[in-house]
Amino acid sequence: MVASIRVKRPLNRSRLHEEIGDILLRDIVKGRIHTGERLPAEREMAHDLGVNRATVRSALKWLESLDLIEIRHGLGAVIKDYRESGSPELIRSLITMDGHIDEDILMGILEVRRIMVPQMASAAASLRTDTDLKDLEDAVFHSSELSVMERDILVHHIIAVMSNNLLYLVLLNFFNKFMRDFGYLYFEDDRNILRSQEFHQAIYEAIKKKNPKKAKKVMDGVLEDVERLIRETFNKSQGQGGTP
Amino acid sequence: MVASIRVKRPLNRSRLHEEIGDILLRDIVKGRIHTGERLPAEREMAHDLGVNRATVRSALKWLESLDLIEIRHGLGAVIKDYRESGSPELIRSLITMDGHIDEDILMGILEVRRIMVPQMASAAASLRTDTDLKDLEDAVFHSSELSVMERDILVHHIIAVMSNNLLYLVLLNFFNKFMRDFGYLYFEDDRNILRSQEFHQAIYEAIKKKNPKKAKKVMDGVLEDVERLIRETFNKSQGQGGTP
DNA sequence: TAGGTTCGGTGGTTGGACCACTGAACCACT
DNA sequence: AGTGGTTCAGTGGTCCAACCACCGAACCTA
Repeated sequence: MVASIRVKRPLNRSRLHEEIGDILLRDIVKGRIHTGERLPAEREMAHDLGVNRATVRSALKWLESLDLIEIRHGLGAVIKDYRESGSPELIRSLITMDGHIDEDILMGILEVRRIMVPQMASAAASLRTDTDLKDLEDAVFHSSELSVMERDILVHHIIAVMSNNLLYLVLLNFFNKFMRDFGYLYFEDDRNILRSQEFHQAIYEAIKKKNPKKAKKVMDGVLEDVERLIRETFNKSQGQGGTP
Repeated sequence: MVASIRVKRPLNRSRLHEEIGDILLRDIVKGRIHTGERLPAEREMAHDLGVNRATVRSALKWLESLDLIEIRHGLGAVIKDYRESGSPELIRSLITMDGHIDEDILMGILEVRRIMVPQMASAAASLRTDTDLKDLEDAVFHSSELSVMERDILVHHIIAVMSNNLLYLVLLNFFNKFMRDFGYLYFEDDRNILRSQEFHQAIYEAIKKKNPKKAKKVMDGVLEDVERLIRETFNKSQGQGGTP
């Protein structure tokens, strides 16, 4: 029995500033407020929304961190075009904005991951030290206390460290957030848990042998697998309960 | 007339919460505060630093947006390991943290860009519409009011839109921030301005012909060029005034 | 006309207060 | 001893009211 693709809603009650931030984010992304326009003054918004100015400021700060608005002392907050300046983190808000997982965005993420992570593994195989390798060995063979997903995240993390490239590391952190949000789509199938363990051992061998081409190939193979299986999951759920 | 009791500190150009945020960021990244430790309470920090609690909160919110700390109601703010959770945006703070451009980080960025952007161009060449192409044509041939660097950013932006992948778009935005910060390293040489214009026309032709392989090759070529030239720039400056 | 000044509106900061949440210590009951 | 509920001190979240710092435009003044 396959349930429809659902969004796991954390039961945390939203903070007030988060609710307001979400409202404003929607208004901006949906185009209800246009690029270049100015937001009302903080005092005005606070009054209209019936909340304190500090709460509004908190929400605005969040939007600013997503590069959706620019706050300037003495001037106000102006809307920026999220397509031209939106930050990677913005995608995390967009992917479930309409109450379900946006398939286009998720597949787009997997597409970029498919390009980037094998290259990272290749660099890791070239640059890894013996200390790095020991860490990877522990993660692959002696981390039974971890769930398979957490072990997978750890393995990737160690590979990112091996690559000696800080950008790979933070981009992987970015991907891992999605993994924790939507990884159940993959790991709820026991066969994939087995696949994952086989992959860990294969990538370990390739990196141990300092074989970049092999490491890249192994990584690419598993990501191709994931991409295909996630796509199938979507197709299945569409066939069952999709809307016309 | 009685002056206010408050003792004013010397005023700095940057915002107070930004200064405090920078201090805390340094303490975290440099390991002066260890992962897992708790930050002092907001009230305590505000008292110790001689600022208002709202100012401290603003700084903490920023650190939270970089995923350096986790703020929890009733508990406090705990330090996270930035290597395990730090966001891409964090790199922008790290790259110039020690008063100069960190060459390793910059080269790491160029390395990832070299992988990702040609693939983006390939997808763009496959998926572009005629409307997209018109936009690109305008950017390449009829945007004399823009600086070469801004035109280059615009060209890349249009290609990202063509790729129909939101993640490419926001990652490109991320790269563009560095371009605006450090692009002068490339564009201050007039020969590179010429190179850039030739590149724009070449990528336009490849995309017009819907030739993914060609688009990828053209993009890879120019990025290889940039990587090499930036590396030379660093080597030169090292040979001239570097420390032994 | 050019340059300085004033002024209203905006975000930034302040101080103080209360509400909501957390974990631990405590207590009563089994 | 173990279980479950209560209290309590400490923390972040929100509120209020006021003032400071900054910006652009409108207004002088030479």
